[in-house]
Amino acid sequence: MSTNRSLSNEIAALLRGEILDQRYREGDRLPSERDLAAHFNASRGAVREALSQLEQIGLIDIQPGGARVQSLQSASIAVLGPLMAKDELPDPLLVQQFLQTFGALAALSAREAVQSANQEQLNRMRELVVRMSTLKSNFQAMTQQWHTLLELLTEIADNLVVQLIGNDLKAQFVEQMIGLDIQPQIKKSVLDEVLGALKQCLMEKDGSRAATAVTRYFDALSAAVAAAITARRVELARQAG
Amino acid sequence: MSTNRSLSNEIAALLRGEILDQRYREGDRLPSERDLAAHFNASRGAVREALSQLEQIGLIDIQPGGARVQSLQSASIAVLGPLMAKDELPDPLLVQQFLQTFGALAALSAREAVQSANQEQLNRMRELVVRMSTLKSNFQAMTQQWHTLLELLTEIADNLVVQLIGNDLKAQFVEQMIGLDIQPQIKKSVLDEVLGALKQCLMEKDGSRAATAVTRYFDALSAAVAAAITARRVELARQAG
DNA sequence: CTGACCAATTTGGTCTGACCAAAATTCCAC
DNA sequence: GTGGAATTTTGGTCAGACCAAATTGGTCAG
Repeated sequence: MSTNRSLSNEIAALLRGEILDQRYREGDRLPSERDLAAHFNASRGAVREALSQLEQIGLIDIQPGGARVQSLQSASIAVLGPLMAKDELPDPLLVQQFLQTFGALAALSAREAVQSANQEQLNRMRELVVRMSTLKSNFQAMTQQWHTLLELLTEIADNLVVQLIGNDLKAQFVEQMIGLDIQPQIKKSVLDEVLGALKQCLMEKDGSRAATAVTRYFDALSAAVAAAITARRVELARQAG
Repeated sequence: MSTNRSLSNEIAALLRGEILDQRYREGDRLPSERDLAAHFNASRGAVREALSQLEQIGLIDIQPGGARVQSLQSASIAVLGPLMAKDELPDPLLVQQFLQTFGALAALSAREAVQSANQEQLNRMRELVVRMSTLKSNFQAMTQQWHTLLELLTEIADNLVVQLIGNDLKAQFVEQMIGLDIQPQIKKSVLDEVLGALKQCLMEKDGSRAATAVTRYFDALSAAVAAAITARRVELARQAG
C-alpha cells in the first residue's frame, strides 16, 4: 500500500510531510498546481492527483482560486500514520492516545461479543484466553494471541463501524510499530487480573465486565508502550548529545 | 463539502453508489479508465481523479492492469456516509452501531476529561449537566446540550486520535441524521440515572463512572433511534404497499 | 485617505491526444 | 494440453489548450 511508488503518491507524501511539519500555517494557500508541477518537475495531472489525495484526508481544501491548508484538528484519521512516522520515534503521547482509543473500541467489541456469543464462540474465546495465560512471560507471543482474540471479538460483535475504524487505525499504526520492536513492561499482576476477569466473564456471559477487563489491559499497555518509547527517546538523545 | 459538484466528484459518487449497491463483486475488475471515460462522457483525467478518491477510501485497489473492487470490510470510515445515504432511510442496525461506537469514544473522552480536569473545567461540565436536567422533556434541546458537553469533554480530554475519528464519524453521520428529524423515546428513568451519575462523578472526579454513565446514555439513545427508524420504515412500507 | 467597483490575471477543472511500462491476454510451438 | 513468447490492454505520466470562478490590482467617486 505505502510501497506504491507512483510519482503522484510521492508528491502527495512530500506535501503531506511539509504540511504536518507546520511549514504552512492553517489557512495558508499552497502554491498553485502549475508552480508545484514545475517545482516537482512533474505534470499538472500528477500534482492534481496528489492534491486530491490530501484533500481526501482533510489536510487541504481545494477551491477555484487556490488550495488552502486546513487545521490538523479537522483532518481525518489517515493523517495519523504520517504524523507518527514523521520523526524517528513516534510521539509517546500520541501512541498512548492511539492505544487507549483502540482499547475503547476493543472494549466495545468485547462487550457486544460476549453478550451475543453462542456457546461454541464462547469456548473459542475461552481457549484463547487460557492459552494467553501460559504466555505471560513472552510479550511477543502474547501480543499475537491478543491480535487473534481481538479479531475474533470483532468478528462476533459484527459491528461494521468499529471494523472500519479498526481498519483505518491498524493501517496507520501497525506498520509503524512493528519496526520499532518495543518491549513494554506490563505488570504480571495486571495481566493476571485481566485474564482472570476475562475467563470469568466468559463463563457468566458478562459483557460489561469483559469490556472493563479489556480497557484495563489497554490502559496498562498504552502506559507501558509510552514509557518504553520515552525511555528510548532519552537514550537516543544521550547518544546524540 | 458534499455540495462540490465537480464532474470528477459526481463520477466518484456514481461509481461509489454502484459499488455499495453490490453491482460489482469483491475482486471484480472495474471497466478501464478509457471505458469509464466514454461511459460518463468525460475525459480520462476526470475519471482518474474519481477513481483516486475511491482508492483513498479503500473501496477499490488500482493497479496497472486494472482497478479491482475491494471488500467493504476492508474499506475506510468514509464509506459509512454514502452507505447510510443509499436508501431513503438508513439501516437501523448500522445507525445503532454507529451511535454505540460514538458512545464508546465519548465514554473514553469523559473518563479522561473528568480525571484530568481542573476545578474550573469541572464546574463548566457540571453546569451543562445541571442545565440538561431541566430539559429532559425536550429531546431537541437536550441533544444540543449533549453536543456541547461532548465538545467540552473532547476538548478537555485532548486526545487527537479520538478527535480525528470523531471528525470522520460526524462528517459521515450528522448530515444524514439532521434531515431525518428522528424523535427517539428515551426513558426518563434512564436519563435521571445518567444525569445523576454524571453529577456525582464530577464531584468525586470519578472518570470511570463518568464513562459508564455516558455509555449508558448512548446505549439507550442508539436503541431508541434504531427503534424510531424501524418504526418509520414500517410506516413507509405500509404507505407504499 | 477610504471604500466600492471593474478589468486583468491567476487558479482550479476539464479536455484531447500522445507515450511508456507493467500487467493481462492471446497465440503458437512443442 | 502446456509453457512461453508476442500482442493487446491498462494504468501512469506528460504536454498544451480552453473555460469559469476567484483573486488581485488599479481606478475612481466619496
